[in-house]
Amino acid sequence: MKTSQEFRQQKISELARACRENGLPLTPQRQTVLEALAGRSDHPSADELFDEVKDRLRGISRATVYRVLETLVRLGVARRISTSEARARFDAHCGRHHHVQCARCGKVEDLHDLPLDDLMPENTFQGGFRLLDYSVQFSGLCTDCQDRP
Amino acid sequence: MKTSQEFRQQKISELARACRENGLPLTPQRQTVLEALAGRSDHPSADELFDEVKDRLRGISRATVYRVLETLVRLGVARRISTSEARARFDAHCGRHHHVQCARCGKVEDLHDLPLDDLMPENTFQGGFRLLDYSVQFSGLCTDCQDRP
DNA sequence: GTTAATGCAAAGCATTTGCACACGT
DNA sequence: ACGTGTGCAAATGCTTTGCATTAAC
Repeated sequence: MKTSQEFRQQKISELARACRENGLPLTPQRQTVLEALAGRSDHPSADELFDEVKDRLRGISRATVYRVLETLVRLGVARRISTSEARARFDAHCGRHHHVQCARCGKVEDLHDLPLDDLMPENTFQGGFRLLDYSVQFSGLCTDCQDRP
Repeated sequence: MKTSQEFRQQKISELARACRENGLPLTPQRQTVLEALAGRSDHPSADELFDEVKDRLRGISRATVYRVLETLVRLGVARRISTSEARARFDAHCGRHHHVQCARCGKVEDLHDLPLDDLMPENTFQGGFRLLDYSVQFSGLCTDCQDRP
């Protein structure tokens, strides 16, 4: 298991390389947002990240966080995850992995150790789409919500 | 394969039963929204449904469509699907099935005929969650978007 | 008659955009 | 210097809420 510290440093390296290769400036805003995202495992929304980052980087604006996240996704160093909520959530883990979302409170967590990493069909053309990747979304009840009816 | 007509009628029956069992009134708004949802396969958002329904039911308000959708989900006759967009989309098909979302334009379609319906793990307790159901989300490129780089 | 749903309008979040200025390369 | 990013504030989009009225059972 990779420590959070190592993971954050790895992501910053990825970002530096991606910026260099695409001729984009490596700004402190981009670094800080990615570092904050890499440091959490709860798949935060843009606003939640802004709340965390605004203390570390005086004067950063909400709009910048939104723009930076879009850029990070485009550069392939972060991803936008699917949830059933009406807002975007982000994840610095770009490899294939799976999620559970609590049907009651909406909390999202990663799921490991399930044999779900070999589901890509032979024929990647299905229903007109060219399939590129996938993720399994479980719904369930989290510890807190299991007790309440 | 079930015709769209049959499917819509089946959903209306489900709704009638669910309302009766829960002591809720069966309103024309609920019927019309569910019927509209059942008639499409593109997983519309609340606003898209409102656009369709406002012609059929004079005077229905946007807020009602939002409230009705919430009720339909709670009654188990519709579901909110997961996408990477910042708005909710809905589906009248409540059985287990899977989706592809175009990574470029966001279009969502159902995926059939893939052997993905037996992925529920033996142990339904994972990472503190009690797993209830799942759906596989593929990302890919739709026909239209495959051509453009 | 009772209880809950609807319509309207306003409020509340989430996200995007235009523009002047500042910054990374 | 150049091109892009950022901050600010306003605009836009999506969703929820309060309240008086209407409708379903």
